[in-house]
Amino acid sequence: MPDRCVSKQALQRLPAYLNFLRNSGEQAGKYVSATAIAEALGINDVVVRKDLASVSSRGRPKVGYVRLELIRELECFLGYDNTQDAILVGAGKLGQALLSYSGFPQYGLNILAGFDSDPALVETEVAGKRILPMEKLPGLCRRVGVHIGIITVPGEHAQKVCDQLIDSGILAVWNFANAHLNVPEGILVQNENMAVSLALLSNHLKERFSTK
Amino acid sequence: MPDRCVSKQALQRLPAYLNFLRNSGEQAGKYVSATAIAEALGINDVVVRKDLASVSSRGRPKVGYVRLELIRELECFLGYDNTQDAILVGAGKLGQALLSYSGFPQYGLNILAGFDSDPALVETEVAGKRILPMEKLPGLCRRVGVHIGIITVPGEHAQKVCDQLIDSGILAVWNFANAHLNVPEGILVQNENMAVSLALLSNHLKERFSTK
DNA sequence: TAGATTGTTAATCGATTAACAATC
DNA sequence: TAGATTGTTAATCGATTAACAATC
Repeated sequence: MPDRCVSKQALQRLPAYLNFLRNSGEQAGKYVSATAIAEALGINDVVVRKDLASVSSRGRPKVGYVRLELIRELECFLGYDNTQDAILVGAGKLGQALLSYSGFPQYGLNILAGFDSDPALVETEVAGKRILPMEKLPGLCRRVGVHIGIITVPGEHAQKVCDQLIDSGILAVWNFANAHLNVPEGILVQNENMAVSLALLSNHLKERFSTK
Repeated sequence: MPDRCVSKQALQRLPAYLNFLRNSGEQAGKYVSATAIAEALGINDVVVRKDLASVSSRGRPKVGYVRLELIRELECFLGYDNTQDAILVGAGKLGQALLSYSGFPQYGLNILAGFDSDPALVETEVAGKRILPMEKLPGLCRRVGVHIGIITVPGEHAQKVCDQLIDSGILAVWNFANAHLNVPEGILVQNENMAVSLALLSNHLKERFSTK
């Protein structure tokens, strides 16, 4: 039985493997080796082998892994096969973009509805999904058993919204707001932090220009 | 003189410090200590102290750092004070959301224009920014000296767009597409990868339910 | 058998944590 | 002086890399 506990770094690489395997569909054969994945993604092959060992039951020496089987195992391990319902708070531009994104089911995420405090947005639809008033948040979450909340409100409202989500039974928060969120033990905050990305980009350019 | 070279992990924490300092404006005093930052963000205080030591010239024992000075130093170190021009390719929902986001100047990013291959979008405006046809990409980038390219096209077109960007002189790519990008030596790809975030969220929920 | 690939064990590397000295 | 905070040096921890044995 594969190891259930992988390092956070490994967990971040697994989606890239899956993505590669999904996209290499047509021209690929029945089998795929860790070496091939490593080469395609520009990663050390031992890393890939070690990561796959904790996800897949068995790779066969000389042959590699059965491609479709490995895809299944990765999907299962990453939870993409077991779709989770989510709700989104903040139906502004970014919120609407996420509500409209059709790729989430592929990653096991289904956004049920959006919420917003702006009366002008309430009861409109975005990509077939209703925008509801904040008052209906706790009721819906509890009734349907939603555990994932997506925050796309301005930074200054993020903590307040986060508290409401947790009161409504949310266990994992996907935070697009540029704010640090304080949460009780056992609640996960996953920050999609653009400021961090920009810092890394900026740093690269700085180094690039200072050395050349 | 502060150390120019910090670990990637440290670089990812610095924006959070800056954000905290910027937002704690009103009620805060003139000075701020590493301990206070650590407590507010739920990080080990020695980590914060070490990070700040490589960014700031001097903290004073017993007193801490001059808040405004530290903000300046962080902004400078992260390159947020030196605004970089960028262009965006793919003016769909997500692209439009990014074009409309007014917070980027705060992080030293200025999106000049969007590009799209869809004639229906070309020559429209989003948040006061023109959407231009792909043919104009190399000319604009070279003329203005743009070094940052943002990719918000569907995954299957990402590599092609990435190649075009690099041909146009782009040195750093901010990739929102769900695709692995192959780039030559010296070009940075910063992935804003939703699949990774979703994997971490899903993994948290799985662990949470398997242990309780 | 020979060769390619997996998977494991040991060695290296880097980051975090702990302990402590320096300083206002 | 006493206490709080900085900043540095050493110890621990974890992840990556390297070497090698196992296997089809």
